Amino acid sequence: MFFSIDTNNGVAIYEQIVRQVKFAIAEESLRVGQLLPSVRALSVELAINPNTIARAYQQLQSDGVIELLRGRGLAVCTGALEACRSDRRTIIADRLRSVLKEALHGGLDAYEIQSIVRNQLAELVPTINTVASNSPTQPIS
Amino acid sequence: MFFSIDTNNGVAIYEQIVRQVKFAIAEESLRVGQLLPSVRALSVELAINPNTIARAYQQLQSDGVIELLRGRGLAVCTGALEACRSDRRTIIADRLRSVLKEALHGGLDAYEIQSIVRNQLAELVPTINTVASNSPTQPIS
Amino acid sequence: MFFSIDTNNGVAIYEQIVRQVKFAIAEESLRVGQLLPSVRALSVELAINPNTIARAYQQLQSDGVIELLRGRGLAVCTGALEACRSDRRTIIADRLRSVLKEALHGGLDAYEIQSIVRNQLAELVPTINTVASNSPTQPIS
Amino acid sequence: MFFSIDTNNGVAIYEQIVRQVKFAIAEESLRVGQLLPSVRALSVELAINPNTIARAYQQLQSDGVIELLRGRGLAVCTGALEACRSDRRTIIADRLRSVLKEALHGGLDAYEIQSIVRNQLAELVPTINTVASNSPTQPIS
DNA sequence: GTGGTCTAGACCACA
DNA sequence: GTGGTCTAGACCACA
Repeated sequence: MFFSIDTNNGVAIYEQIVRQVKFAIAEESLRVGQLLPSVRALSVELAINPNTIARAYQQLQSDGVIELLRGRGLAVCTGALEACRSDRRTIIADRLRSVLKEALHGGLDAYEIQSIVRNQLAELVPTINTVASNSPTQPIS
Repeated sequence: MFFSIDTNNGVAIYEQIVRQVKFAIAEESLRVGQLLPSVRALSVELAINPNTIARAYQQLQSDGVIELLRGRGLAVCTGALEACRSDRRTIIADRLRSVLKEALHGGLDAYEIQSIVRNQLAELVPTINTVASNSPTQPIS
Repeated sequence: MFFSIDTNNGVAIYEQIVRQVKFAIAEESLRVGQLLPSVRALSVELAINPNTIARAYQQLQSDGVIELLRGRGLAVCTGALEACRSDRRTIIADRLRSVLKEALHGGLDAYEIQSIVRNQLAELVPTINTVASNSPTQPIS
Repeated sequence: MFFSIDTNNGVAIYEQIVRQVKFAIAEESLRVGQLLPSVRALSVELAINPNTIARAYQQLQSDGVIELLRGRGLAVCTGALEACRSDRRTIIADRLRSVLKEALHGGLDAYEIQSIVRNQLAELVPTINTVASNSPTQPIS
């Protein structure tokens, strides 16, 4: 499936699940009306305690992103697509902002930071490699 | 002084202090031989429990960045500048990598991400605004 | 269990725990993959504050000897056996060196010191009594 | 002079001074009636805070090893030689006992320990080298 | 004044 | 149940 949990990135596991569900909805790999994997199934798939999954689902419910269909499971609410698209950007922007602030505060300058971003992106998205590493931050005269 | 603690960014307070001390050394606002602010003083300044400060200082000691001058305080070790320069880049690169992975995994593409980075940098470093927003991440037609 | 804390020997309690865990691993009474006693359990067993135990466990983690299994506890890492065997020898040799230096500096000669060592060993390991006193240090009649 | 302070051996500095004075008396490099170096002089010599020296001298007084001669300084008491000879053995034996206990508790056996002792002594007393490393401690008649 | 150690006890994420 | 983090406050050695 589309989940990938990182135990050591400072974000709580349940929070990572919340986000990844929202992201899946945002990129429409999960559509309105569609059922989420059951707590039990996801718990097995991710090798994570069911309580943790349940907690994530609970938050998604209270965020109004999914709803309980009794006897059937949890389904993506109408309107979730737009909400999640927006949430996704905010979540990423917030995390980025936090790191960028730390970097600037620590004395790195904007160029240096953007160069690190390019390098990391190049590693993570090999195909974008050339694009990311040739022009990116250098103006062409 | 140069500390700025954010209680809600997922990074433990003592860890934020560790990093900020390393960053201060990296940018030479704290130099070899210089004393750190005392546990008590920093605790007052940041309104944080002295034990938390002490824990940060202890980790800095075991990282070989500062050393105890008995009865006088904790001073930056020789060699700390190079170590901290390197640590700083690693710390930032790791955090960035983690966010970038999340963003890509969530369906944002490299351009979109770089655009967010530019925007955030522009907000955080108003003066660099133009530089950051002109060429950086746009391909040349 | 295998812990024995001495509050008045100049070695901090958390440090004694660190060493005794390493020693237990070195003599394989604690094996790779095995869980340590929980912070709370050991705290009760030794009548020592849980924070002190936690501090010891934290140092063992940063020494790469044990690792966190989230929600389950702390387990001995692979490779810990060799590391602890080596640490054990170093720890003991360093402490011995320090006492021997003091003894020599204080005017005792090597023979006198070795005689004290023999006597102490004989008292501490009654069964090894004869062994300790026959060949190692006694002349053959 | 005869002092040698080791800041990192777990024994408090004032306690090291107490012991080294007793040892000096035991080996008669300091004799009954002789004056100790003044607090100020010793403080300079050892680059240690006068308060620490004063504290050591205070303990030596309360141990009945030295006495105040008003206007002249602190002098070795009569009877101090025997007391210090005995103290010296006890102090060393106690520290040794503590290390040996730790070593045995940690799974090293008596032979291994004695071998470490021999090695350390050989390093510390180069001249005793051969004696110490071949036949343990006694010459064969 | 300096840091180091320890106790006591709270709250959190996770199993 | 597990450990991690943090607060509050005590006492010690050393300057």
